[in-house]
Amino acid sequence: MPSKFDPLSTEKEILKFWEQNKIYEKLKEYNSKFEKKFLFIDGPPYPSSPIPHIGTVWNKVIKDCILRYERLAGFRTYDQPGYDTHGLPIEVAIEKQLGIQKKSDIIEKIGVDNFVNKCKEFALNNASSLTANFKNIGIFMDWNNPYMTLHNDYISNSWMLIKKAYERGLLYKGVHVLHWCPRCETTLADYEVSEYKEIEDPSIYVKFKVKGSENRYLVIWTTTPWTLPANVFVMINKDYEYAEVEVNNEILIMAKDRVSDVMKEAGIKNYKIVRTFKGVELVGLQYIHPLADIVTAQKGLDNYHIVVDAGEEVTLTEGTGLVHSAPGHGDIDFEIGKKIGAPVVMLVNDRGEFLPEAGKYVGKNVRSAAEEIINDLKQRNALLHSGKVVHRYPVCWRCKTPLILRAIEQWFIGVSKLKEELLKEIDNVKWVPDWGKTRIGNMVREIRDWVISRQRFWGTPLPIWICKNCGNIIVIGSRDELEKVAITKVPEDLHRPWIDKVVVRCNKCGGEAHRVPDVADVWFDSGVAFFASLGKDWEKKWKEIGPVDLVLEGHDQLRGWFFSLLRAGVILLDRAPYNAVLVHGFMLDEQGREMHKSLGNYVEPSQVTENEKYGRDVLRLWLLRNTTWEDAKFSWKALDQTKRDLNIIWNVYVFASTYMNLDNFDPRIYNLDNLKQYLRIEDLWLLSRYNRVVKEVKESMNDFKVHELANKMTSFIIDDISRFYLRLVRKRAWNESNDPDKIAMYYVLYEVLKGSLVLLSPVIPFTTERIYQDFVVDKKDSVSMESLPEVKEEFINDKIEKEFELSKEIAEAGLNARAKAGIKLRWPIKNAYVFLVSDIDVEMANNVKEVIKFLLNTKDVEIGGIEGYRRFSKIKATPNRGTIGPDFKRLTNKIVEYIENNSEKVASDIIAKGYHEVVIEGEPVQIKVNHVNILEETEEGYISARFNKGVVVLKKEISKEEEEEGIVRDIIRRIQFMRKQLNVQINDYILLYIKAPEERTEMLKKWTDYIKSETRAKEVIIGEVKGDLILPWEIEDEEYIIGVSKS
RNA sequence: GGGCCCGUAGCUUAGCUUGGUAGAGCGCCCGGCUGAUAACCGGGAGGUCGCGGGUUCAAGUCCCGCCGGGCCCA
Repeated sequence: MPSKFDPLSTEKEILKFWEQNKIYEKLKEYNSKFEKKFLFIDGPPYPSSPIPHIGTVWNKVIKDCILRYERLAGFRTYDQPGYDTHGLPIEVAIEKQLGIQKKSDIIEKIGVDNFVNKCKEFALNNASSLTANFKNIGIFMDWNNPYMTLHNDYISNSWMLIKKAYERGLLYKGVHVLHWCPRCETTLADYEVSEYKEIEDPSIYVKFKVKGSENRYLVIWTTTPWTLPANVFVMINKDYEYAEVEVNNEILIMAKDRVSDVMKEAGIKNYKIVRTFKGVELVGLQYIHPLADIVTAQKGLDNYHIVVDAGEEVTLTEGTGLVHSAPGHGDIDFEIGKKIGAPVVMLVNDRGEFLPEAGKYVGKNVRSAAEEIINDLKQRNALLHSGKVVHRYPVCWRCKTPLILRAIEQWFIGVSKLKEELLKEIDNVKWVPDWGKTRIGNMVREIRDWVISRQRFWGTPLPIWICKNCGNIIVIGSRDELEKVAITKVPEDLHRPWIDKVVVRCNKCGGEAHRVPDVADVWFDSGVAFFASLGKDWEKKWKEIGPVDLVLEGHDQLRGWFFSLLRAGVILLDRAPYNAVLVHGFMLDEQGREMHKSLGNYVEPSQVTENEKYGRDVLRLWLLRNTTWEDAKFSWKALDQTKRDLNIIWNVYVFASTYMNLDNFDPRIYNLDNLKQYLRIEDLWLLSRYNRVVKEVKESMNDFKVHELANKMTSFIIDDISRFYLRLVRKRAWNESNDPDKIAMYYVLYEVLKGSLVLLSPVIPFTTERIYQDFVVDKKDSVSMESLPEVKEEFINDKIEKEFELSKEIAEAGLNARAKAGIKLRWPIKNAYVFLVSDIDVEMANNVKEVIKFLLNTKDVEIGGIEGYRRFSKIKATPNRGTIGPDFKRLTNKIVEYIENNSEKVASDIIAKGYHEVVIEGEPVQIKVNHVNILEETEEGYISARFNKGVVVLKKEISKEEEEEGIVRDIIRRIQFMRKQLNVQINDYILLYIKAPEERTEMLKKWTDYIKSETRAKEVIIGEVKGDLILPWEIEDEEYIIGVSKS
C-alpha cells in the first residue's frame, strides 16, 4: 500500500473496483444465502431535486452503515431503496414548467394524460440523478430495483389498505372542515399545513344587532371578513364576565376584560360601562345578521342566529369574548354547530370564489371581497372599527397561496377509533432514542381521522367505485380483483386519467359503477411501503420476511412517515409494521441555522467529497460520529480533524503492512495457541482492549447506535494502537530473524487490525476496502463479504488494562518531571523513582515495570509505596472521598475537612501507626491509609511530578555517562534523518562517517557498535568527512559532521 | 396555551440509560525531528457541568422548579 494517504484518488479507484468487479452484485448473491433476515424499508425521499442536501446524505450514510453492519453480522439483508414520486411537489413543478395557472387548464389545455406523463418523466429523471449521487458516496443498496410509488404493482398492492379499512368499517365519506388551497384546488391534511407566512389581513369589529332591541349590539371580531356571509351563530363562555358599554347612545356587548383594549383599538375615548353580568345571561339571545338582505344563504337562518355557550373555546386573549361562528369555514365552529344542530353554510368554491348563495358577492375571490364586505357593513351601521393585522397565516406547502378553511366532503379512514390499539403497538417497538416513543404517543392521543382523498391528478387513484344506479360502494383491493369485476378494459397504467374510464359491474344491482375522481394523500403512498414495496404476492413475502426490522428517518418523520406506517400497519395487520425506529437529527449550518440555497449557507456534498483535501470517507466518518438523533452543525474544522484521524488510521496499516511484507509474514501458518508462550504483556493488553471494544461496539449496534461504532473504533485504533501499542513494539519489528517474539507481535497485530478493518468498513468503506485488498492475506472479494469478529471473552482482562492505565499515568507524570527538569526524552536516564499510595498500585506497577522503563526512557525504575518518597520529601495527607463515603456516610464532609486542615499530622500518624484517631461530632473516627492519599514535597536536587495515585521523582542532574548516551542518541537521530533524505530503504545498509569535536572522539569510538546496530550501518568511521550526503549538525552546542553513503 | 429536545473548558464536544475525585480535539503556554506518519508526538494551564431546590454518605448523571435556546402541535 502507498505510504501516503490520498483519499480522493483512492475513492475513485475503489468506485471503479466495485463497478468493474460487480462487488455489490456479488455481495447480494453471497448475502442471499444467510438464514436470519433483516428487512429494512427505505423512507422514500421526494425526487424534487437532483442534488441531495447534506442532511439527506447523512440519512443515507446512516442507512448504509447499518445495512453493511447487518450483512457482516450474518443477516440476509433486504436493502431496497425507495422514492416517493406522487403528489403536489411534482405537480406544482410541472405546472411551473408548462406555465399553468389554474387547475382547469390541465384538463382543458394540456390534457390530464399529457400532464400525468410529464409528472412521471420528471420524477423518474430526478430519481435517476439522485441515485447516481448516492452510489457515488458508496451507498450499497439495490439501486437497480428501487420501489417507486408510481409503479403499478405498488399502486395495486396499496389498494388493499383501503379495502381493509372499508371492511373494518373505518372508511367513510364525510364532511369536515379542512384546509384548502384555492390555487391547487385540493384539500390538505393538517400535517401538510407546515408553512406559515406573515400576512396582512383586515381586523374588524362588527356589530350584530340584538333582535327586538333598538340599540343593543353584540360585538364580534374577525380577521376573515369573507366568513361573515356564512355566519350562523355567536359563541361565548357563560362563565366569563360581560359588559354593556354605552357609546354614542348605543349599547355594545363584549367581555368585561376586553373593553379597554377594544375601545383603545377602535379609537373610542368616550364610553361607559353601564352594567356587567355573567355570560349565562347571553345564552339564547337572538341577533340580526347585518348582511342578511344581500346574502341569499342567510334566508331561513333567523332561528339559528343565537348566542351559544362554547366554554373554553372562547378566550379573552384577543377579540371581544364573543366569537362569530361560520360552521362552514371553521373547525371549532363546525364541531359546536354539529352539537346544537346548526346548519353548515359553506359559500366558497374550489377556486376560493363565492358561490351564488353568497348573493351580492357571487364569483368574487374571498380575500378580494373583503373591502366590499367591510363597506357594506359600514353602510348598515354594523362596523365598529376597521383596521389591519399582520399575523402568521398558513400557506400551501407547495405553491405558498394562503389557505382557507372549508367544510367539504372527503374520504376518511376513521383512525381515531384505533387510538387504544395504536398506543399499545408503540409499546412493542424499540424507539431509539426513547423520546421518539413519548412524542409519537402524544400524537396518537390527539389523533384525528385520516383524510385520504385529494382532488388532483398525479397520485394513487382511490380504488372506490360507486354504482350510478343504486349508490352501492365497491372498494377494490388490487388490480387482479379489479379485472374480475370490470366491464371495460383495465389499462396497464393504473394512473388517472386511464383508471377513470374503468367501469365496474355493481355486485348488488348489476348496474354500472364509476370510480370516484380523487387520488390518495401522499402519506398514504409512503405509509403502505412496508407491504406495497414487496411486489407481486406481497402477502406471501410478508410472511417470509416481515415485519420490518428497522425504519430510520429524521425526527420530522415521527409525525410523518413513522406515523402513517403505524396507522397503516394497525389497520391492515393489527400491529405496528416495524420492530424498531431510529430517529436522526437535521444538518444545520455552522451557526445552527437550516441550510437553504436562498440563504446562501448551503454546502453541497460534492464540496467535501470531490475536494482533494477531504473525500467521501472523511464526510462519512464525520457524519456518523455525530450523535445520531441530535441536530448537527456543519463544520469545516471538524472535517479537518476527521481527515487527520483518517490519516493516522491509514498510517497504522502502512506500518503493519510494511514490516509484515518485509518479513514475508503469513498469518495463516500460525495460530494463537502455539504463540501464546511468546506473548508479552503488551500483546495481552492489546488483545484485552480489542475484545472489549468489539464487545462494546456490538452492544451499541444492537440499538443501532452508529455514532458509538464510529467513535469507539476510531478511538481504539488511534489511541490504543497508534499512540501506544506501536511505540512499545516497534523495536520488535527490527529483529532480522523470524524470532517468535516478533512473530507473536505480528500475529496479534494482524488479528486486531484485520478485525478492526471489518468493523470500520460500514463507516468508511472506501478506505477499508483499499487497505483490505493489500493488507489481508486470507481475503474474499471484498471487505463487505467478511463476518464480524468474534468476542473472545477469555482475553478480556480487567487487571492488565488497569496496569497499563497505571503505567500511562506514571509515564505522564514522569514526562512532566522531565519537562520541568529540562531533560529531553531521547536522553536515557539511569533511574526514575515511582511512589504509589496504594499497595495494589505498587504491585500492578511492578507487573508493568518494563513498560514503565521504556515509556520513561530510564535504565531502571524503583517502584514502591508512598513512604519511600520520604527520602526526597516532606509528607502530607489528602482525603480520598471514594473510600470515606461508604465507611463514614454522613460524617464524610466533616472528615474530609478535618484531613485537609490537619494534613501533616494525619499523614505522620498513618505512616507511623497505620491510622489516625479523632472525635468528630462526638463520634470516634479512625482514619486509615485507604481514606487518604499521602503526598510529599520534593527535596532539592530532585524533581517530582504528582498524579492522583502517587508521585514520580527524577534526579535533576544528568551524569556524564547519561550525557554521553544522550549525545549518541542525538547523533543516531540525525543519521536516521539523513537516511530518509537519501531515500535509503528500511532494510538497506549504509556507510557512516562522523567527525566530532576532539574531546568527543574517544567517547564515540566506544559507541560505534551501538550506532551501527541502531542505524543499520555496515561501518562507522570516526574522524573522516566523506559520503553521498554530508551535513553539519549542532548537538549540545558542539559541531558534528556526519556523512552517509549507501552501501 | 400544550408537547418534545438541548445547555459541560475560549470554541466544538464525549460522559447521562447503569450515581463514586469531569475526559477529548482545536485554540493557548512549554517541549520534541527515539527507522509508519512533522498531514506527527509529548507535557502543562484552563471547567461553580445554565440557575435553584430535593433524594443520597456522594449528583454532570436521578427527581422537581426556574432561566435561556431550538423543534413540533394549536
